[in-house]
Amino acid sequence: MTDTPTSSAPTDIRGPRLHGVYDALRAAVLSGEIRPGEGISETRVAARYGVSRTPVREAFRRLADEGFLRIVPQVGTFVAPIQLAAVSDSQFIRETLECRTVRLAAERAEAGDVASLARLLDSHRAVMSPDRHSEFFALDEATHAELARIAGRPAVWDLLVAVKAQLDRVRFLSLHSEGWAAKIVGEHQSIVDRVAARDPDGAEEAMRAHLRTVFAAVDEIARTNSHFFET
Amino acid sequence: MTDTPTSSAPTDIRGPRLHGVYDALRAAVLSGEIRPGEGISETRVAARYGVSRTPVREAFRRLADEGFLRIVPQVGTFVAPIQLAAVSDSQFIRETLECRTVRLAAERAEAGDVASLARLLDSHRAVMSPDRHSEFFALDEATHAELARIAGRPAVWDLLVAVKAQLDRVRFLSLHSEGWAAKIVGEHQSIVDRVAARDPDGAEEAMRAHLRTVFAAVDEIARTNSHFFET
DNA sequence: TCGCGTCAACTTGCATACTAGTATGCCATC
DNA sequence: GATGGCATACTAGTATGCAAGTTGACGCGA
Repeated sequence: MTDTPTSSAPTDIRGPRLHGVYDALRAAVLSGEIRPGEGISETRVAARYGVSRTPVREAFRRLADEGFLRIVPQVGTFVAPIQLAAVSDSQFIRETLECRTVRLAAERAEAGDVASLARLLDSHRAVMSPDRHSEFFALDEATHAELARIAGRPAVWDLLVAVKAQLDRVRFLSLHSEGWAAKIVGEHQSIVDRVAARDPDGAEEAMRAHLRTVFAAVDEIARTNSHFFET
Repeated sequence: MTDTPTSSAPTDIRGPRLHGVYDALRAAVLSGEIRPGEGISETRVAARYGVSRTPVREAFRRLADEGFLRIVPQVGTFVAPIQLAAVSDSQFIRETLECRTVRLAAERAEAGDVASLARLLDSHRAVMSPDRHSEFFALDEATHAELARIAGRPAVWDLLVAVKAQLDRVRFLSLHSEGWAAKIVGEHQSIVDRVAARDPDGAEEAMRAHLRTVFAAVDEIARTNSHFFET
């Protein structure tokens, strides 16, 4: 995967056709609109989006690098099954890195940083209704990104975004239960509290508890959707 | 041409033309044969390797994703300067993940694992002479990979291989001093000893000390070759 | 009915032609 | 001599045609 911590996407401003196809396909795979195992072809996708095969090809290659597609030469390109091993590895890497960064955040946080986190929490609480799921998701990510920034390691979150990809595919398989949003925001609150209190140990423990919640949900979803997975 | 420290693409079995160009360019950038800031063009590279622009283009895109090239649309493609921030982030990520995996390795190691590590150390000692630098480098990597495997997280090393890329560029800038090889092997020995003793704390500490040695060398090289870098 | 060989219809990999945007250097003009 | 405008020679982005390979269906024969 193929992503270096810093110089990845931000400085990349390549063709608009490529980005259109790439974004559309990525969303389609992530949301489950195209299901694991399903075959797609450069020609068909090109025709559908009204572009030639070349930008489609590049989009395919990038998505294959991210683990979303599997390109078999002379045969076809298929949506990759979600690999349980990859999900487990993502969890391990995420927990390891985020527990360390949140410690640093707790050690380094200044007043402005705490205020910024508080603002994010307020915004998060405002979009807890089920019909604003995508906004909720975006603010979830933003909170974790902000913690990495405060820790002085924004690139770590950039890396995690790539690493998390397989994990996010699982998350999209199922809408969450009733109290889910409240639980997430509450756990974020605990983390922010510990960061504001400059308590690295507490912050790490709160982050670990939070991630365990997320991972447990992922495992549950994986069990009930085993046909999408590959051992 | 020197060795590429990392075997590149994990699960990719695409055309031989693409791989030839990709491997050659990667090695050329890593070894400093093509220097940061230097411009290369799809057309010229295609002509030089006797292929068309298409496989060159894919190789460029992949190398750009890895942080080796910078593609500026309608202008040109250039060897990316080594970004000090990226090097620092690589170090942080590597230390965080490897200290955790070596703990796990120490907890999980079985007799066969320890024997395997011992074999690697013996091989390593056998190639300490300066003229076998590339073999030494390869065994260094193999030892770290083996520790990740013993920890039950081989994928973590796969990730680190990608993350380390910018760090390896720095390493290639300079041959190491006289006692370097002995020092590295000695530190590896300490790590393996602690793993063999099922001492997670000691193993983590030994790994941390080892990485600090490596990072110090990187910093030293970075200081004395600042013209290759970008702040 | 089963097995095997043939072939047609796909697929992606590669080569090449064309488009459009950018940097540069020359030349006319002031 | 300095400067503005333009021609030109690059660049990467895109489109498309061809080649090589695989798959699977179809039909023939046992």
